[in-house]
Amino acid sequence: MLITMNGRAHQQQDGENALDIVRNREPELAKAALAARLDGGDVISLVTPIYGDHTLEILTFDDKGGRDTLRHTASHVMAQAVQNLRPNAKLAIGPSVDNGFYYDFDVEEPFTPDFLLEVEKEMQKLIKKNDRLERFELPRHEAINFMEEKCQPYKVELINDLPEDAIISFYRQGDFVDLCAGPHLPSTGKVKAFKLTSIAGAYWRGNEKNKMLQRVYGTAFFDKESLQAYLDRMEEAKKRDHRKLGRELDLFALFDEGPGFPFFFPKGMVLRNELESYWRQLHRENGYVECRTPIMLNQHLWEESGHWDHYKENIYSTTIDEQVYCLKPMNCPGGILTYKRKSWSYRELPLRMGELGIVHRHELSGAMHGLMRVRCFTQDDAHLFITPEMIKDEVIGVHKLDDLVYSMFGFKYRVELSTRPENSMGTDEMWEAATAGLKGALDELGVAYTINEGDGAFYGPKIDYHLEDSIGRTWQCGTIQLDMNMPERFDMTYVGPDGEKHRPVMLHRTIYGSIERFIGILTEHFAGAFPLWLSPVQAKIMTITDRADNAAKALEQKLLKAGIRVEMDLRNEKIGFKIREAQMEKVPYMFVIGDKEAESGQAAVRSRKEGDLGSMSAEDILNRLTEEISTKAL
RNA sequence: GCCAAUGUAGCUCAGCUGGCAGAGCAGCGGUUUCGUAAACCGCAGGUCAAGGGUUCGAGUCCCUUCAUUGGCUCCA
Repeated sequence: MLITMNGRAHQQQDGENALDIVRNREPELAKAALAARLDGGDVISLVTPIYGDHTLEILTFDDKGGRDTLRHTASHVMAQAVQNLRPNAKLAIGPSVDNGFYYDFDVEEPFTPDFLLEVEKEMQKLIKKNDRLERFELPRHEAINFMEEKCQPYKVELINDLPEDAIISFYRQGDFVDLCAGPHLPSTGKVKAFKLTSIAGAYWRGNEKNKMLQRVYGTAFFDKESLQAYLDRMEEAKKRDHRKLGRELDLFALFDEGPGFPFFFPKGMVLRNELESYWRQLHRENGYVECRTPIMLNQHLWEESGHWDHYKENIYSTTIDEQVYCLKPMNCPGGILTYKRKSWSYRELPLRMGELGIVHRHELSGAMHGLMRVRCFTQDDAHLFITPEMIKDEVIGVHKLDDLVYSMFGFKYRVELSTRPENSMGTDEMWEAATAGLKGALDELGVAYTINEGDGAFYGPKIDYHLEDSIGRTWQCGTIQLDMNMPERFDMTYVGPDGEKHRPVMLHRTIYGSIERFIGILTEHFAGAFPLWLSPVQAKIMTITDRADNAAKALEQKLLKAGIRVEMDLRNEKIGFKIREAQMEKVPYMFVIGDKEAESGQAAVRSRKEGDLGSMSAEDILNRLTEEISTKAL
């Protein structure tokens, strides 16, 4: 028997009963559960009879396991509701996910938004009935017969794919039964607050060759307040959406004329240029050089690199002078040609060569999303040409750069290690050595990471950095890819101390990932209120009457000379109106000049972060701003 | 690419079962010289995404295409 407590599974030992397990393995939980049950508090406990024995599932409300269980139960309630309304709906799967749950259905007629409202009403009824969720198990053939009787072909397929020794369990609530490993809440009435959020198409088992099913997404919480808090957070996230802010702040936009090809307006270009110059400075300080390779190169090169075989469907190409030319989808072949222009000594390695490279990839039309997923973007790429002995140190060096940059922007990030994919090239030995190299570096750094089996690039394993945005979505930004294949393919060499030619190893890496995407993430992260060093307009000088115009112009000149991005608002408008506009533009500093300030040669300073700072002289203002810019303060 | 929804002025949106294309903000022209989130008056602004069809008549109904949004798949 398996007992799940607080998301941890415990296997029953001989002579142990369920209560012993709770008491022995999770004494704190047992105590808490008992105490909470006695006063009717925040514990759900469930004891369900199966074949004379018991399974016991204890989960606390504030625990992830508890929320997952609640949401999973909510998905069962939803499935029951859908079946009541559409008896012919075939059930696929309905798990809990990060912020809620979903259930996939195979139905003749696609769902409509109105139907969602009906389902919600039906769910309310089922929750009111407060049916118990009862678990039972069946031997494999009986389970299959049972699901066949119920006309549930997807469930039959699932059972058939379960391992030989798997326990096949079902959960019943009222007249609804579903194949399910559990655990669940004891009864439907425990689902106190839920909302169905959207309808989507989804392939059966996530494979685009399979039938497309109807997926209904929802979320559930233990109380109405938490649900409302979640909905409010989603609302806030919408306000921060970089596509909305990009237009409102006049930074960037996409037009129908260029799907996936973003335009950057003058203010958006400030962001780009600041990010790029910081990048260049950082790389100069860390022993990198920079190169630039053409965005278009002939097909032959892409055949040689393997991209033609492995990435053809994403490559834009055109025929000129009876030759096929490709817009580069990646920078590496250009970098490799740059390396191969001469012979290299081991003394010159590591060669760390950066490139802000523009790449084009023909992404599926449905995959595009603002700046986060585009068809043309700039990778802050670098190729490190190194000896095998340098792998660990160089990976560590790159990681430190990543950590420095992400921390500077105040990002949390997660690290993933992706291993050899199916459609890959190179020998087993190469892949093993490469994967071990990356692992060794991560382990030495003591960085926590998860392994993503089979998700590497076709030429090598990789480490990915996932940053978290305002809605809690994660975006892959930095990547470190270890490549022993390209050096082989392109017969790259360096001359070792023995005077012989040796094969270098390549590290492909990015930090921002894509400048475009990074700007999108920053926009949402800061809700458009960028730190001073990045702000397109760093300060705004505004006058109360035109008697202050000359004083304003004098201040403007001083700030401009110091390289501050300053704008003036001399319009014949009330000061309240000017401030309102500057506020909405999220300008970090406002300098108000009226008769008083014009007389004393000062300006009333208002900071976005700190509010009113009183009157300051031009010198004080300049010192404050240049200090804040140079430290890149958040 | 697939499933669904959406597309009306620069932006946000109204326009009901088919019957003269509308509002607020932004813009422009005036008046107002004002002390920390919206002064007042006026003017202009549209091939209703594009193309086709039904109809006496289409922003509205139907079809096709394009784009966008939410997902699936893929990925920086």
